[in-house]
Amino acid sequence: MDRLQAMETFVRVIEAGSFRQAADTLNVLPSTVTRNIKELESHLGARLLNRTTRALSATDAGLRFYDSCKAILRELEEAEALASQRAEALRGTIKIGTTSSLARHCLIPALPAFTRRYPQIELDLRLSDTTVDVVQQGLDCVIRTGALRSSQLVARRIGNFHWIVCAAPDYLEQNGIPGNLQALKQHVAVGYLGGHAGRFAHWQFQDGAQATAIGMKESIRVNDTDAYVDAGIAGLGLIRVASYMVREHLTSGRLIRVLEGLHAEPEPISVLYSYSRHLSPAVRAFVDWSAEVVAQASKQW
Amino acid sequence: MDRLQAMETFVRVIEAGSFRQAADTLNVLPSTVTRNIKELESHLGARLLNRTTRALSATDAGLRFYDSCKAILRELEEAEALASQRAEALRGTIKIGTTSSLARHCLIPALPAFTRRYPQIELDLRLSDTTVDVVQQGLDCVIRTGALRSSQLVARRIGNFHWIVCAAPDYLEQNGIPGNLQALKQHVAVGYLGGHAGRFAHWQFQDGAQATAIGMKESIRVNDTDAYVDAGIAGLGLIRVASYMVREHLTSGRLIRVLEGLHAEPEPISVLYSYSRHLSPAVRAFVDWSAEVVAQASKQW
DNA sequence: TGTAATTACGGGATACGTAAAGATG
DNA sequence: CATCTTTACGTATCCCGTAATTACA
Repeated sequence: MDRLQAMETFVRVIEAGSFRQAADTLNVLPSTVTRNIKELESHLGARLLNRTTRALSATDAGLRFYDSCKAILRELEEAEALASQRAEALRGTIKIGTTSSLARHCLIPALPAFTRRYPQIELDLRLSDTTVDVVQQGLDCVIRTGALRSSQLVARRIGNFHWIVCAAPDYLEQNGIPGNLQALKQHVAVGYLGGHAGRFAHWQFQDGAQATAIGMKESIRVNDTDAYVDAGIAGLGLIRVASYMVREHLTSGRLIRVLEGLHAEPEPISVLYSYSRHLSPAVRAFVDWSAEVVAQASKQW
Repeated sequence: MDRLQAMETFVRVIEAGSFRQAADTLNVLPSTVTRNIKELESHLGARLLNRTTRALSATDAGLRFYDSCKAILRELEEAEALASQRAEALRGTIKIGTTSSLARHCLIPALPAFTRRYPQIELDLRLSDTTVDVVQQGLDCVIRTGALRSSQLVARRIGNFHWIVCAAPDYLEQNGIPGNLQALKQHVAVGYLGGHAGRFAHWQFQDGAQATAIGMKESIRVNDTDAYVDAGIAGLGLIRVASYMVREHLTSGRLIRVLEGLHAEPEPISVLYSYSRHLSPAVRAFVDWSAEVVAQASKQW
């Protein structure tokens, strides 16, 4: 017996309200419908439909099973769509948590490709720099930078970035170019306060096992990462930022990287999602896609 | 073609690591496995397994589809279990939010019957009187008393209770039995502070369209519903409580109901669960069961 | 060369359609 | 009695198992 087909006909019967109409929409004969439902009922050992020749109603078990069938058939369709790359069959809304800088510099520029490929999937970006969001808030997945401490979540590393120090040409002209870590003490930095990383009063550098922390003098402090970069461009001091945030400014010459010799450890960019809950095909598609995008972008940094 | 069977064999192949072993555990011949996988692949239009006679590995699409298959097959099994009343096949953990008074006086006494019927389902009771919990906190369902304002949730009324006024025999002996609402002003009440219902400084009575609010003098105030009842039993004043909280005290005579003539509007007891997310069979089973229990208990009030 | 996967083929179970009977308002 | 569901039955299809073939280490 083909249980899937039986489930499909059962769903159609519930929705059509009669065996005949269900048979019509399925292009089979009523006798087939009868047999399918009967097989299903005997397989389950429970009556699903109370039926006379005139009236049809679902039993309690039938209603329950109808809900399940709908869900399962839909999931099956999406699973097949995902496996067979029939992108247009994937649908639903995905809630994504990430930082605004990552979203603005990395995700959003690539999103048109995603929406083109998956036109039925709606994205709901929840940006927040302040706290490390837990997935529990109804988010389907979270994209985060830096080390992770979370449990209960699956973390998949999808890319890397570096911390780099840079400044505006004007600033470097007036204050000189720092050649090593010690030289930093003669310089002034833009201060960053708040956000998920706390304040950056001390710049930490890691080179292999060698860790150094340098307390920087701060010209001004801001609590917004974009304003932080702007302050650097304005020549207010050195800034230490994630590589993906200033790529275009480095190429355009508005910012110049210093201390390039220091080979910093790459920091991870990860996507996190709930471990226990099964990933819906749409979310899976997004996770895979974002991994592709970020990994691709990582190479340019 | 029986896609379900194909999915099952596919899952077994992935888990067994070879066609032969999968065929053995499924009690079919390798040729059947080959045919099933081939049909699945041609149906999906995508290769699921990279295979030579010696090595077997899943493709990207195969891995994705494997995850989906596992989930779907499991859901199907649970759906069939739920529909066919094969209670023992339902499993999982259900997080339930409710008030401690409802849990203690209504749910918990009946829970042994639930765990006996569904031995594989684990319950995780999250009691809180303080705030109206939103389901978003990882709860599967919430059982609440009183009027509801929520959207985004399905609310199913599963029972009723009444607000009743009562007091200890000692108290009534000393202070008399109030015969009508006005007489309440000569009495003193136990005060309740905090909890999701705010404070009860004013007792509200509703009789048809006629609403009356009476400001009660308070002997003491407590912020715990059980202590509130205890205070009433101790003779500290009148108490106004949900009917289900004092049933045993009324029958044992520790408390005596007054103003019985006032026919109060029944207040709803409801179970809420997320609308969008599909109810898992285990949660569905609990919701149905709790509705039964509460409806049953409601009759005695 | 031996083991595992694939293909070819024949018999048998299974499911469908036809058609007639049964039920119900 | 008209319409919808159910049952009976013959046939066609599909699927499984046997056995031969191919691929691979």
